[in-house]
Amino acid sequence: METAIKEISENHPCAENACAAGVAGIRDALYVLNGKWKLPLIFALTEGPKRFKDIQRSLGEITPKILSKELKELELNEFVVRTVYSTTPVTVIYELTPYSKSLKPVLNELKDWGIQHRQRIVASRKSI
Amino acid sequence: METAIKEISENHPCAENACAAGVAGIRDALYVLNGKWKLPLIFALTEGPKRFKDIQRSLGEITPKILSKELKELELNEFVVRTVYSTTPVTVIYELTPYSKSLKPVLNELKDWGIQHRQRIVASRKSI
DNA sequence: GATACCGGTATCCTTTGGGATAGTAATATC
DNA sequence: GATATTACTATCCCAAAGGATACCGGTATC
Repeated sequence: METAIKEISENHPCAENACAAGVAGIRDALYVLNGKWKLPLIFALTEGPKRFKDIQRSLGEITPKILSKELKELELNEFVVRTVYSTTPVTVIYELTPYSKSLKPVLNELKDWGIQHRQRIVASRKSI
Repeated sequence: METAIKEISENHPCAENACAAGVAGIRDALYVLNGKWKLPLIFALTEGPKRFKDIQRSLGEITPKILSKELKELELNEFVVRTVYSTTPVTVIYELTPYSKSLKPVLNELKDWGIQHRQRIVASRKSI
């Protein structure tokens, strides 16, 4: 039994090399995409530019303070561009940069997983 | 100019329907995968079962308290199974459930994006 | 006898994330 | 004249996330 455990804990291919790079990659990604709102927000903009209030409605219950903060951070990291049109009243459009479109595969996988996960949860509730 | 803006903010295909489902999916996913450590942790286990200390080393600077908490949450959500072997000293193995392997596409996309993102940041630093 | 490893706990603390509520100027609408 | 809308900001507040440090029993190692 002891040898079996030793093999498990010593022979996995991830010991020092490839796994570390992968973990680092994921942590780098999360560093700019962390929190409750950034990924949903970017996703909401994938289908086109939107105004502040439109984004707020898309996301449901986000308060303006939080939305404002998130948008500023996304602007800093070059995921979003803010454009002001001097209409009356003023119109502000937020849209994704070309760079943030590189997130599309991530967002799609995450979205699909989330939808399937919710279905699984609902199904397991029913069966109880 | 006003009409152009109106078109932008009213004609995007995401107004009330498909976009909302996507946002909800992403939020459902983040609900169980939130925080700094869960995704890196799951990724670290994708290449095989590991012991507590091995995971700690894989993740770098995580403190035992945090790691313990994260593992418990992942166990509750059925991403991870904990097995104790009564060797001396005791051996504890953590491994992914079959379900959590459904996260593989998400993790791979996120990892690739993170690696590419770091390269982009490094490159832009150099060019300044 | 001192030190180190394992798998954690216990305690304390700081930071942040995020929410509630209210308010702003300028205009449009009823 | 009252109310609504847009795009926010200001203030206050709370809970959770996460980190630092120390410690535990048991064993092995030097």
